[in-house]
Amino acid sequence: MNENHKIESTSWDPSLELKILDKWREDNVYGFSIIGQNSIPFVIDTPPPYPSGRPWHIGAAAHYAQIDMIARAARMKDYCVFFPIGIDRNGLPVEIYTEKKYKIQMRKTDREKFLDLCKQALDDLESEMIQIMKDMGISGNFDEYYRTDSTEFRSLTQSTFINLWRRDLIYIANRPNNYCYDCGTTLADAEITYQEIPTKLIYMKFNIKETGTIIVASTRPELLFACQAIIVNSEDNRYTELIGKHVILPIFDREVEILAHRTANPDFGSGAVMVCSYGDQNDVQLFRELGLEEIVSLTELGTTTELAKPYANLRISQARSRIIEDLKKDQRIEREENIMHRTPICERSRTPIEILSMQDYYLKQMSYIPKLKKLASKIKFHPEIHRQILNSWLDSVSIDWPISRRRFYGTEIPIWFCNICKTPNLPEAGQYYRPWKEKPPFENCSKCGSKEFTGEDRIFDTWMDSSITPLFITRYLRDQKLYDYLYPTNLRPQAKDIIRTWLYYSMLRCFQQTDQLPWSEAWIMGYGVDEKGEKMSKSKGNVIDPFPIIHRYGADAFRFWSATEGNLGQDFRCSEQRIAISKNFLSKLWNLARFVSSFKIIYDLPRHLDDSDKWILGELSKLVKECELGYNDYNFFIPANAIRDFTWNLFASHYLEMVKWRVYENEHKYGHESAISTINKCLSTILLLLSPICPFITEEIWTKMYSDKSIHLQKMPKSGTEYQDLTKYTKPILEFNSMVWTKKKGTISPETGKPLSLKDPIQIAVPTTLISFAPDLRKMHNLNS
RNA sequence: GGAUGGGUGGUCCAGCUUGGUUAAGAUACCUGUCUCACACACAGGUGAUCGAGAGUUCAAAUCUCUCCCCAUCCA
Repeated sequence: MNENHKIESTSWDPSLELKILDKWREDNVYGFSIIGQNSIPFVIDTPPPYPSGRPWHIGAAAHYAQIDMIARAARMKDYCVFFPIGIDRNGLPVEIYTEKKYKIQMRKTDREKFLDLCKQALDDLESEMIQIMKDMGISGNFDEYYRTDSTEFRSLTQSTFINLWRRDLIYIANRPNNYCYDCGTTLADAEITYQEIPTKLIYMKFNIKETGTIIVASTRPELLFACQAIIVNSEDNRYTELIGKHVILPIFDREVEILAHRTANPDFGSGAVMVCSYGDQNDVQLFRELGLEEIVSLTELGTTTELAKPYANLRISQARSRIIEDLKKDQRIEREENIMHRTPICERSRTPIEILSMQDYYLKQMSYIPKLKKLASKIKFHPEIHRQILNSWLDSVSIDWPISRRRFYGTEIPIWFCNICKTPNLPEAGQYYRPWKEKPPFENCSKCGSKEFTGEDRIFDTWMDSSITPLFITRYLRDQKLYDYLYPTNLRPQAKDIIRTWLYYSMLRCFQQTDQLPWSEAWIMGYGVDEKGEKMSKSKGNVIDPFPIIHRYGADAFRFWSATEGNLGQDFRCSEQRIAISKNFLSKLWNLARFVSSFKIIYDLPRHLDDSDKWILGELSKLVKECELGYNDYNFFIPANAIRDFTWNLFASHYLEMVKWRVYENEHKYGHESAISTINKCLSTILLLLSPICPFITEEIWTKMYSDKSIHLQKMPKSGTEYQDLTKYTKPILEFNSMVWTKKKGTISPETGKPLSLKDPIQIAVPTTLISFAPDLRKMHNLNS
C-alpha cells in the first residue's frame, strides 16, 4: 500500500498522461516474450495503418484505441498477448502524395529518386501516426514495429510469390484493364473516380441485313471497328422484333448480331447500344458475359491498332473525327446530341482512362472459393452481422486476381525474362529482389541457357503484401519456434470497408501457404463518420484531425468517448463536443477516488458487513458480470456504459451518501470498517474493470492508492454471485431517496424562505421493506422520525 | 441499377434475436442548490403517437408485408 496515498487535486489532469507513458516505457509493462512462457498466446493481427497524408483519420485513431482495449483486456485474462504494430507503406496513395508534395510526375522522374522521395514522405507521415498511437496509450510492441516496405517484409511477399509460381498458381494473361495514358499505367478500379464531362452522343443509322435500319447511339463512334454486338432491352417494344437479327457495320462492312440485354437502357440515346472492345467497363462485362471475341482496338500509345484499317495508327480523337466525317458523307449520321457523360478519369492525372487489353500476372483464386466458404463459416465474427459482407463477396468473386501493377512504390515481382527465349526465370526464395535494377542471382536461362536477361519492372498489388501480415508477424519461414507458438493467430481486427480486400485476401493467401485460416476470430469495426453521418474524406473536407483533440482532452477522455459512442461494428459519429463531455466522467471518478483516498485504505473485506454494504457489493458483482460479457465479445460499449452507470448513478449518488456517516465516524468500529473496506472494494474493482478502456487515470489512482505496481499487471475481477439477492432493494432504495429529496425540495424552510437543503432535517419514516438500511438512510437524509 | 446497415425525446444512442409493467441512458434545455469528494457537481423537471401505412396478436419499438428517407459498398 502506498504511504502517501491521498489525492490532492480536484480534477483529473490529462497532462499526467505523459508522465505515465514514460513510466510504462521504463518498466516495460507491456513487453512480450516467448521465453519461459507457458501460457496461452493471444495474437492480434493488428492492421498496419497507411500513412497516406495529413491529417490522420480520427475514426482510425478510435479504431486503434479499441484494439488496444482488446489487448489490455486479454492481458488481464492471463493470456500471453502479442500485439504487434506495423505501418503499411506500399502502394499508390504515397505516390500521389509524393507527386503533389514535390510537384513531380512519377513517370518523368528517375525511379530510384522517386522511391527515395516516397520514403521521405512516408517517414514524416509515419512518425506522426506512431506518435498519436503512443500518445493514445496503445500498448503494442512499438520497439520493433514493422514496415511493409522493409526488406524483410518484401522478401516474404516475394518468397510466397515464388512458392505460388512453382505450384502453378500464377499465370500471365491478357485481360482488359483500366489504363491511363498520362501515367502510362494500368489502374485498379479503386484508383478511378468519375466526372461529368460534356461529350457528343452520335446517332448512327445502320442497315439491318434481314431488312430495314436501326438507329444506334454512341459516344465512341471511333470504336465502330471493334463492335461485336448491338444490344437492346428485351422490354423495349421498339426493338423486340429485331432481336436475333443482324446489323451491317458501315465502312467496315461486317455483320454483328442484335442481342437482348438488361443493361440496355431504353431511355438513353436510341435504346440500342453498340458493344465494342472496349468503350467502358460495361463493355468488358458484356464481352465476358456474352462470350464475344475481343477486337484489340487501341495500343498502349493511345492510338488505334492496325485493325482499324483506314483509321489505323491515329490518336483516338483523330480517329473519331475522321470516322464521323466519313459516316456523314455516307448519310449515316442521323443527328448529334450534346450530353454530360459520366466519364471514368484517373485519380492522379484527372484525364479520362481507356480500357486496354494488357498482359498481367494473375493469382488463381477461383478454385479456392468453395474451400474458403467452408472455412469462413468457422470464423467467429464480432459482430456476427458483418459475416455476410464476406459471404456475399465470396459469392461474387468471378475472376482470378490480377496482381501486377505498372508502378514504382511496391514490392517488385521477382522475375527475370530470358532475352532469347523469353522464358521467365525466378530466383530462390528468401531474399529481396529488385529485377529492374539488379542482375539476376543466376547465370543461365533455365530453358535455353542464355546469359542475357531483362528484369521485370512491374510491382505487386499492395494487397499481395498486406494480405500476409498474419504470416509476417508470426515469423513464418523465419523462426519456426515462434511461428508454431503464434500461428494461427487469434484475432483480425479491422474496418468493415476492407472486408472484400484485406480480410478476404488474407484468408486466401494464408490458406494457400499454410492450409489453414490465419485467425479464428474477426472483429469488425464501423467507421467514424462526421456529425451529419457522412463518411469523412479529404475531398469533402470533413476530416477531423485526432492530434489536437487528443491533446486537448487527453487520451483517456478520447478512449472513453470511443467506447461509449456506439455499439460494436456500427458506424459512429465523431464530434469534438461529445469527446469533451466524456471528460466529465473521468473527473467524477477522480473525485470519487479523492474522497476514498482521504481515509484509511482497507483492501480486504472484514467478516462483518452492514446490509447497505452487502447491497452495493451485490450490485458490484452484477457489474463485474456485465463487463465480463462485454469484454468477451470485444464490445466496449457495454462495460463503459455499465461502469459509468454504476459508478455515477448508484455508487456515488446513493451508496456513498448512505454510508458517509459511517465512513467519518469511527466510534462504531464494525460499521466504520465495513463501510471503508466496501468503498475501497468498489473503487478498486471499478478501476480494474475500467483499466482497459481508460489506462491512464486508472493507473494513476491505482498506483497512488493500492499498489506500487501497475494496474495493467493485475487480473480482471472474476464475477461471483455474492449478495445478488440484495439487488432487489436497489429500486426501492433509489425511489425512497428520490422521494425524500423531492419532499425537501418542495418544503420551504421558515428560516431562509428557500427550499430545504439536503442536510436539513425532515420527518419521514423509512418503509418496512427497507428496514435493514434504516440506520444509513436516516443518517443520509437526517430523518428524525 | 444491385447489396448491406440505419431511421426511437432538440441532439447522440440502448432496447428488436426470444412481442408483455411507466421506452433506458447520455447530452442539451428549464428550475432550484456551494448539502464536510466533485458547480467538470447535486436535486427536481420539460421533452418520443419508436420513418409511413397495412397485417398477425388479448398485447407490437420488437414479428410479417408494402412504401419513403439517410448512409455505405458494389456496378
